[in-house]
Amino acid sequence: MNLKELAGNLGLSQTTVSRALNGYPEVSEATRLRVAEAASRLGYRANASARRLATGRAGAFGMVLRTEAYGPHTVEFLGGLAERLFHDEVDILVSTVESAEEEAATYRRAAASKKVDAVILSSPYPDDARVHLLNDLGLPYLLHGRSEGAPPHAWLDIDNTGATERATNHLLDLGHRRIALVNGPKGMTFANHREDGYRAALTSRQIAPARSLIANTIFTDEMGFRTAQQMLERGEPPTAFVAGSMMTALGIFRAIRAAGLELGKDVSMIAHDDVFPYLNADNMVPSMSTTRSSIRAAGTRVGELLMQLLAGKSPADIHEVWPVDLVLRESTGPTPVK
Amino acid sequence: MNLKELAGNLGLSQTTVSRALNGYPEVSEATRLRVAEAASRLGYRANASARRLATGRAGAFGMVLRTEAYGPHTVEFLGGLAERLFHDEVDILVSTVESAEEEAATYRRAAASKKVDAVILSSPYPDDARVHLLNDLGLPYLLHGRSEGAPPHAWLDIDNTGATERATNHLLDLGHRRIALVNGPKGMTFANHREDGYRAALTSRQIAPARSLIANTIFTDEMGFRTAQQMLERGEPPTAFVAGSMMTALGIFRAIRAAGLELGKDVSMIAHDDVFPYLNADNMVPSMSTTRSSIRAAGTRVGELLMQLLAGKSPADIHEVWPVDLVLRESTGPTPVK
DNA sequence: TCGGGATTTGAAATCGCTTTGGATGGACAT
DNA sequence: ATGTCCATCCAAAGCGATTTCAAATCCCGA
Repeated sequence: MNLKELAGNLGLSQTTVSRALNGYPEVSEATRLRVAEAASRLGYRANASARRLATGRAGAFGMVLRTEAYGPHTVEFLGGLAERLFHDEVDILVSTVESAEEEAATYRRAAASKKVDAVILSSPYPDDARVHLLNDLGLPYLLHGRSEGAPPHAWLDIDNTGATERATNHLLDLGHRRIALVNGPKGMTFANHREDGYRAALTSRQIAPARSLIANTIFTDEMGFRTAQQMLERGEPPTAFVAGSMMTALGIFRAIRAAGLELGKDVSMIAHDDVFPYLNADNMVPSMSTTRSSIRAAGTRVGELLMQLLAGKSPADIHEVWPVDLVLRESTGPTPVK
Repeated sequence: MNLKELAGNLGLSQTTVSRALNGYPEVSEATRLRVAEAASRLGYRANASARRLATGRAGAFGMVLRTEAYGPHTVEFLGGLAERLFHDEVDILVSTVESAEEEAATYRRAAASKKVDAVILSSPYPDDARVHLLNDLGLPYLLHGRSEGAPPHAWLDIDNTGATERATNHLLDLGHRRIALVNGPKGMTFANHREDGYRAALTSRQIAPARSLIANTIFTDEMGFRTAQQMLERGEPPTAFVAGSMMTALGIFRAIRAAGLELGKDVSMIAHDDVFPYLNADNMVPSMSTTRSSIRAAGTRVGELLMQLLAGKSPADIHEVWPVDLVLRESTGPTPVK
């Protein structure tokens, strides 16, 4: 069932049918209804490729997953994004790549073959090479995160600096002095921001951040465990942890237990919570204090902002920093008296 | 830069250039080289929509994620799939849905608008309604898993029954008699299969499976924790767990610790491991005995099988059961003597 | 009754590719 | 010299929508 058949069926021209279906004003309400009825009765839907060719719009956004960087966050983000895009019938194209070269090649392809109208970058670096590339290619894009050295671009980010600063400050208020930061991979903007916040809090109380209490790892249970275990074995172990993710937190938690310590009493922890449906800070035992910001909601908003970008809004006007909640639960307590 | 321009540039017809680029035999090697060189020099790539319209092939596979069912597995699977599809330039379209109705609508849309050449279903039920729908729609598809009551279809599955049976048998060999099965959601084919394997092992030793030792939950740390905690608090607690996923296992592990027990000594556990790069059974403490099967590899293979399906192979000839490794590590030990 | 503006409808061009059905020319055998 | 057969190449017809430009119809006041 294509447009021609449908039009023939109705005794109308393709033009009119197309207009009726796409909500153009120059078609009478009566025919619009007739067309809509026939279309749904006959199960007609415009052929996506034909429409794309004719309009020049791909009706799809792209997202490249780097094998070393994707994890549970990704699906959660995608979920939010897809939810927003569903009603506009915009598709999401995902590709995975193994290297920066492959990633660049993927963007070039996508741009040249006009497969997508825009792409989403996540976990950027300051002055991210991909931003430069996409600018050169003229392919619209939006960063989930920021790339501060790079040319102006649209982005949505959470206030990592503020969140980490508040978390650290809270631990300081509780009397903690040796606070560990188990951060994300070195060099990424968000990890820098978190370290900034951490340092700011300590420095404001004249505490020198100890190099040995700062770790950069990927966000996994395993790395959390290893990192925390090493820190706890050392001479001056931390009495509190600021964890970069809930995965990391689970590993740190195991290490604390393995060291014979009790979370919330001997050692405190505040973890960053991206709000996974299957990993609830409230239901942990003890429940976990967190800096919380839904990554799913971010995905939804990114979809919204991308629609605005394509509608003509300037990238320079698309900047959004989301505040982060600090939710105190049982995993944080005063420094134990020795 | 489109085909016409490129052809003009070369002093050739669009026909010849198109053929040269697509590897058709009726073009001389000399011109093929000349064309290839010019194309790469000028950065020409065929417009995806135009090609799709002309060929009638969408060059994309679809995958619908149900919000309640996706998790870390999904991305891992997608990663494998994308890797295989990259070189054939087949895209992956993902959509998320909140309900079965939305999912059905998505398939109908996709079929009518010819957005995808095939779709992938995961975590099916026996006699899955989606299989019927896709058959009716004439949209090719492949199941990751099986749907036993449904009409013939292409599928790739792992041997869940065998894996669980072996795991259970191993625990029985170690002397365990009260073995808990923390399974996936009730009703899904794979969960049924696992329960089958579990029951088979017990029954072969004249042990009646206790209803209280079988749980059906989603695969999350939290549910693992809750389930295990309840079981351990009861009168006759299990001495061993068969866990449906590594997430579940982490939660069970916490519950075991919380109960003051030691994994691998007081209580044993074998978990199913889909092989996440960020959750390594070897590196846990104690290391985790597992039934292992890479879900990423499955994704890759599914891509391969789908290509074959579209190449004309009959769905009835596309059935693959993967054996599952049983990897024994430190989390399994003999029943403690009371 | 007629003219003119507004409202509806259509014919045909267009998007950029693939592919069918020839054309062209050279090599080779007759 | 002529016909046959390849090897190459091309013009033009799709693919199924959108959109431009123009025509037909309707309504209403003069």
